[in-house]
Amino acid sequence: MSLKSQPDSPRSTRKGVTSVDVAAAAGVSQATVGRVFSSPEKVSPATRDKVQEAAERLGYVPNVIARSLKSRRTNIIGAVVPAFGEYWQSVLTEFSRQLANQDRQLLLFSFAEPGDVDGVLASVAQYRLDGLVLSSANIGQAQLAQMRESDRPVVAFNHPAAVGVVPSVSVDNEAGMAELAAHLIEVGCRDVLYIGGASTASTDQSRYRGASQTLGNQGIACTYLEAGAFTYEAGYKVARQIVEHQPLPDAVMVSADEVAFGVHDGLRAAGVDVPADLFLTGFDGLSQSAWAGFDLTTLVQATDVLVARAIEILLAPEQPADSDPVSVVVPGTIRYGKTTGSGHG
Amino acid sequence: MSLKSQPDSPRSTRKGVTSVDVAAAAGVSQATVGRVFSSPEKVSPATRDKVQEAAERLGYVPNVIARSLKSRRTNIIGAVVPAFGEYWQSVLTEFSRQLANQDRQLLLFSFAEPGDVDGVLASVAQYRLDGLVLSSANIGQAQLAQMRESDRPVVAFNHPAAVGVVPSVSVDNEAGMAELAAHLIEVGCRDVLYIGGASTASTDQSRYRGASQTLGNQGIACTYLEAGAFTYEAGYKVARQIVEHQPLPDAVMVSADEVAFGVHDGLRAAGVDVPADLFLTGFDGLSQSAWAGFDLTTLVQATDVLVARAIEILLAPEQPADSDPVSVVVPGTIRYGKTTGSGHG
DNA sequence: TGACAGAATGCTTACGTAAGCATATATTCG
DNA sequence: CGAATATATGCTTACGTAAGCATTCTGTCA
Repeated sequence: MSLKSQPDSPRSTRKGVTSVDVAAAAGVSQATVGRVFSSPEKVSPATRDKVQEAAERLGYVPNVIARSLKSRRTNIIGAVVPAFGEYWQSVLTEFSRQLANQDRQLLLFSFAEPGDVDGVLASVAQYRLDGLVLSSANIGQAQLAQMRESDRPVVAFNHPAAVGVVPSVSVDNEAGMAELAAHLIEVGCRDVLYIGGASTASTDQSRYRGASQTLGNQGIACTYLEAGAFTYEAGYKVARQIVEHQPLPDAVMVSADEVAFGVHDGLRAAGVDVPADLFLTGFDGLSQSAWAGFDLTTLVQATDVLVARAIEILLAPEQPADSDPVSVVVPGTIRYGKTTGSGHG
Repeated sequence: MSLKSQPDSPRSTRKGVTSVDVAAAAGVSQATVGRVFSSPEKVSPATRDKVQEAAERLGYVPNVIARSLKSRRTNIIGAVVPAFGEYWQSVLTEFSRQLANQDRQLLLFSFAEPGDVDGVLASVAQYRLDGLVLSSANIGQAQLAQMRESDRPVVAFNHPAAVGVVPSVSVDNEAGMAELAAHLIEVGCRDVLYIGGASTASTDQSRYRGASQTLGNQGIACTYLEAGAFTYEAGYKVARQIVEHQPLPDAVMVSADEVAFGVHDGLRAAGVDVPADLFLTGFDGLSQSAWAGFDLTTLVQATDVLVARAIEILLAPEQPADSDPVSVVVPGTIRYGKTTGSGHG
């Protein structure tokens, strides 16, 4: 019942408790302590208990930094992604979730301006990561090639321009948008307007190609209009131009859900009703697309599958350096919403 | 003009180029190379150039792992956050952005189930991070106290229960919700229903307190109804219960925007119009709250300020261990939307 | 010109762990 | 019961860098 009753309390993460301290306390060598934590089967149950008890009492926590230096593995995967955008946020969350299941962590490298990419990549190189996820169409060919030169696993995520340069995983942008176009044709659209986010983005290009080819095969033109950014605001603004485009098209296809949300609301603000006056489709399958206020017809990316494939590639045993980089394409699935006339069910 | 013309190309991140290799190539000692990269002013311009040239030629990149081991600083901040939720995604993005501006990175520890927290915290301890952000109401008092014991800077983010236990930064939940309640009173509401996300969350409690006290002072009751989760779906479902609550209240206050979106859409699906039939308020100020489809009256958190304060606390020189942990409270600002009758401007 | 301050650089060690090899103890079989 | 085998543990070193101290070099002034 004394006042200060915890002389060396078993709290965790004590000052600088090392495996050497634990070894001394347990009366074994540092090597044995190390073994208890990395390959326990190599040590007898008796000593194992002894060491674990001492470790717990001292509050020993293995130092991952030192371990990484020695073992040359960090158990950390880096991700280079744009700082903004609902889509990237959802992808990141999924990566973090799945990596955590494999006792790995995600180190985030985000950038706000496309020009920052170089700086970010330089900073990335300093960390000896077990793998690197490159997203964002703002990473150029040269930069990708340079990453490929590095000796650690890299995977490009939803970055069509990276195919053939580095291993990549992507939804089937072209086929997905083609399917949406086919659906529009099926429901009777003959005059379609396409809203892109930024024409420089390789995803944007693939998606537009899918739409224009499918529509073109039926003799339907598909004008491309650029919103300027992959944001709600850009979509909202561009809606005004759509309205000026008289007569109104039968349908508007948008490169990305987030932009489509803006288009949807912008059209409504301008007195154009979806789906009564025209149909609307998106792409990505963000959770908000299913919200009752939108109920948007869109192509749902199987984010969990995409992420799982990407992680597989990163963690798989190294491939022969001169073989062509793998390229995994995952099909998406259409969600039919009321923006193309489907009853929302 | 030979075919293989790049015997040792200046590509970056070559195999295992170390400062020792650079030293040999430049004809200096390893220490000098180290100085060139950490305290360049201590080395003469001539050698500096020589070393930098050699480093570039060999593709030398300093090894942060080794540096961290020696210097005991990682330049990495950890964040323990729930895997889901628009709010947390936006907070994370902001942290990553601001940290990047200070040449620091964000290591993400997300968890899907509240029960995973213990495992995550154990995993966190292994990394000798420069600081740690603890979010989520799922981190209990005991766990917070334990973190406080560790010798590295910790800050609780929007976690009222943490105040006094660890340094914390938070929006003024109580005052914010009180302001919203005052606004409702002002516009004539006399019968208010409160929708919480999860009554166990300390943010939920603070916010409800703000609402019920302010309303109670005017003799207005404020029934608490629990949605069960901080999600759109939970809000959508609970809307049905609101409708059964005849006569309809004048207004519904919701603990969080994301839930409020669901309530909004759920009410509409049930034939109840906002704001014609009842008013609706949210909390957080998510970007979607400003979307035309919602135009939700809500309390906007100054996320950038909150994050900046949190980073300041983490990076500030250590405080005396026995002093009371600081607690920064940042006021929010109301955004008046059409869900409480304000013209959307 | 010799001595001395100051700058520039080199040498050595330590950060905490894991892997390789050497050694000590337990187990098995002829 | 002794040798061979297996099991358990200890000893030593290396991962790549930064900091402390020792050393060399440059220039300045008496």
